[in-house]
Amino acid sequence: MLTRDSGPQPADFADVRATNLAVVLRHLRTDAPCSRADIAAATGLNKATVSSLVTDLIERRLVREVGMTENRIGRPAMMLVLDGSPYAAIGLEVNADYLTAVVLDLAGERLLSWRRSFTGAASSPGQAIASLAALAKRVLAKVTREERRVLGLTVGVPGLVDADGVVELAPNLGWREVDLRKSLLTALNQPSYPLLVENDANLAVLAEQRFGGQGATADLVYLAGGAGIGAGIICDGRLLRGGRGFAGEFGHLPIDPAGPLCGCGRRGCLEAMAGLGALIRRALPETTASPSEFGPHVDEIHQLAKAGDPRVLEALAATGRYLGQGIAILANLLNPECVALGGYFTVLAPWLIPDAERELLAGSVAGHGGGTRVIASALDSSAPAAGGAAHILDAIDAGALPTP
Amino acid sequence: MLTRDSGPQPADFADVRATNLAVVLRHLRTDAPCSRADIAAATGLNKATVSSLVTDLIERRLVREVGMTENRIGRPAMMLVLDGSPYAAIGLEVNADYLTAVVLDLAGERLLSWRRSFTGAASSPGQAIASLAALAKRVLAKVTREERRVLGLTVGVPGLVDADGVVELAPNLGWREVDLRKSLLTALNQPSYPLLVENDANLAVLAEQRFGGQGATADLVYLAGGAGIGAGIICDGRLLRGGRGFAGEFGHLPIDPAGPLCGCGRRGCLEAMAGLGALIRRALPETTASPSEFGPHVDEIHQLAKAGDPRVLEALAATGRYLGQGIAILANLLNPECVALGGYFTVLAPWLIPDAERELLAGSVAGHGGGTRVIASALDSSAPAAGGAAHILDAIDAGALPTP
DNA sequence: TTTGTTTGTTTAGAAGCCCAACTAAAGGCT
DNA sequence: AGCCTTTAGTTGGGCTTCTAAACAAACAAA
Repeated sequence: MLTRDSGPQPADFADVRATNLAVVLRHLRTDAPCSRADIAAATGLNKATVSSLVTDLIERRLVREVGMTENRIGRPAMMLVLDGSPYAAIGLEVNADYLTAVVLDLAGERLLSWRRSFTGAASSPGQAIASLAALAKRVLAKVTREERRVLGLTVGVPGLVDADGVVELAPNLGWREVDLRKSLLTALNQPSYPLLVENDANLAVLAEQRFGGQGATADLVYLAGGAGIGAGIICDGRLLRGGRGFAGEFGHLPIDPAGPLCGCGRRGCLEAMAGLGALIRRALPETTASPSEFGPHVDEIHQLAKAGDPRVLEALAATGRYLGQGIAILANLLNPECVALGGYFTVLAPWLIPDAERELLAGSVAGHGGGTRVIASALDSSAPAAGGAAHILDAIDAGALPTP
Repeated sequence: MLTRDSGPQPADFADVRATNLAVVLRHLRTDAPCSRADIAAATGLNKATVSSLVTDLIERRLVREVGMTENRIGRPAMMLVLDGSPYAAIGLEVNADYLTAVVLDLAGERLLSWRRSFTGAASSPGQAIASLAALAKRVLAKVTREERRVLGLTVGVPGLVDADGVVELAPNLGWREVDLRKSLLTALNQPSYPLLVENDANLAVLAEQRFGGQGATADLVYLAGGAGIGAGIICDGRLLRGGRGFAGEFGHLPIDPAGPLCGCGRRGCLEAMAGLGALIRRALPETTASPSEFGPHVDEIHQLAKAGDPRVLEALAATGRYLGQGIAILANLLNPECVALGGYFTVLAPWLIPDAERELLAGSVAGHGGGTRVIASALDSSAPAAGGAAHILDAIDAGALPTP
């Protein structure tokens, strides 16, 4: 069956071809290097069909032959791999205090990983977009110098992004109703490659799915710990966006009606209880935490935790408990297989997970937390940008091959 | 494009054919009666292809010609409709106090709607399964007498159901680890049609999507109000089941840590605050509510609300507020377009919705509640069984046509 | 050298789509 | 009445692309 949910779109031979090209490409992504015969055996496609498909992919420079096997009975096989070299997928991220850029080749190898500091909260949207466009241009220039074709560019933003790439609301950037996609299209001179804008946690979960080592987890959540706490949610293998693209606002789950005031105006939101601001206040009460200095404070907490400082350990345990209460809500509603603690939570995860898991087990209706595991993300702060690039690769893997 | 997420499955001509047959079938479901030319124009398929597909569908007795148009310029068109008569899709539901059965024909017309009282909570799983199998056999006998072919049978259960049709936990039935699918397969003599077991709220949301008049809402939640409160969730057009099929446990969202004790052992779960038991206690404090007598109590509350009884109105308003808090959590995490109040909530919805919407607006991060609307379900208590039958039709619409 | 194994290509066949031309069956106009 | 216009549906040919089966190529083992 070709499609069980393609809506009203009829199919023709071109669709068969595109589907099968994508099947071969995906097989090579996961099992390279392998021969045409291997692909035929693994996919069920006819050997002749595989030969035809591989010829096509080689002509499009998506696949490359890398030499023969030796010392085996029978005719030696010509091994195939994805050919990353002629293409590049670009991911960018705007955040309150930095911009990041990641470029992947077709095979998923990281070609570039830049991070530059940036005063997002202090800038106007126009200034921020200019900085972002400047970074994009530097990246594009480097990619072009290497004679790579750009497959697409995705920008992650810490806020609500609608389906047209308009940032409805990004509190930490001070943005509201910013048409980021349109502005960037203009700044980059109406490029021919796809340019997308997405929520940063949504992109991070794509990166976690592709690079996080959780295998082919079809139901995965990434929690982006920072001043706020965003969630990127993958259900049944697909990113969950909701009707208007505003899904995943994990940080505003109500945890304690008598809790501290949250930036959104309510009391006791999860991020007011378990966000970095609250953690720093609890762990380092002498410090006055400002969002632009989270990094050093997290390092300090990390060091003190390793040294066994009791106040820090208790602060982390409390944060883990609140997080666990939020994760229990996720588990009851979405029953994910895995929740990855990302952002600033990643390095602190060893001290957060035990208490979070305890709350999860206590708070979930299904036994054993419905099978939900809590883990530390395998990624660093480049996750959203890497996910942006991975998002482009996902489209390729799904069959949207670049035209030859 | 045939499929963007069909996994590793390659495609061939049979898939193209199946896809296009399904496209024609779906068009006829929504736009019948219409002519071959209409279908070609609407779907983009070639006229010749549509003729061939329609011939095929008529041979399979899925489609019927119903006569010519008249009084129009040009050659009269032969109008086509879905031919419901040779097929039947069966949905059953087990609940604490009743069993229901619904049979739909291929066109979605209701052929049968049975309800019989039943003491689920008082019976052992074996007795309950025997009653259910007896009902199924009566339904099957009737369908067979009408010379209809059974397309499939789906059973709804108020509890956690895993992917293999094992009921892990159904508190209101007193079930734990009951392999309902296997038992029914045996009782029905290993039938050749598909037999599925699903959570009742999951089936109800399928019914709401198909029959509820919300059009093609791709992000929809159905809240099944009873002793507990289950949620059936459709995201991006697909049922959300989670990693082990345990998603949608809306009733155990924590609302008030100091609230009343819930059946699950915690305090202040949404269903302990806003379930029917709590509503009846607040609205009719003289009564001692037992789950098997919810129906009459709801009727009484409904009458008193219409009469303007202040205590009942306040009880309903409180229930609406708690529900709204839960819906706000849904809106922040999933951003559905629409939340339908079902089960016993349906008739009370006019008194619940205003307060629920107020809480939703107050509790959602995105403006205007992220666009989420709260409505009364258009369906009655047969919704899960109807959804079970609709689930079979969904598979047909997706291309799994019955073999000729 | 012969035999067996494995790889990948070639050739023929079939399925099923699209296009274009055709037939069919009406209403409208002179 | 006769012809034109309009719309519906069929027919035949061409095209793409899958499959199956035969075949050629390259090597190891005997």
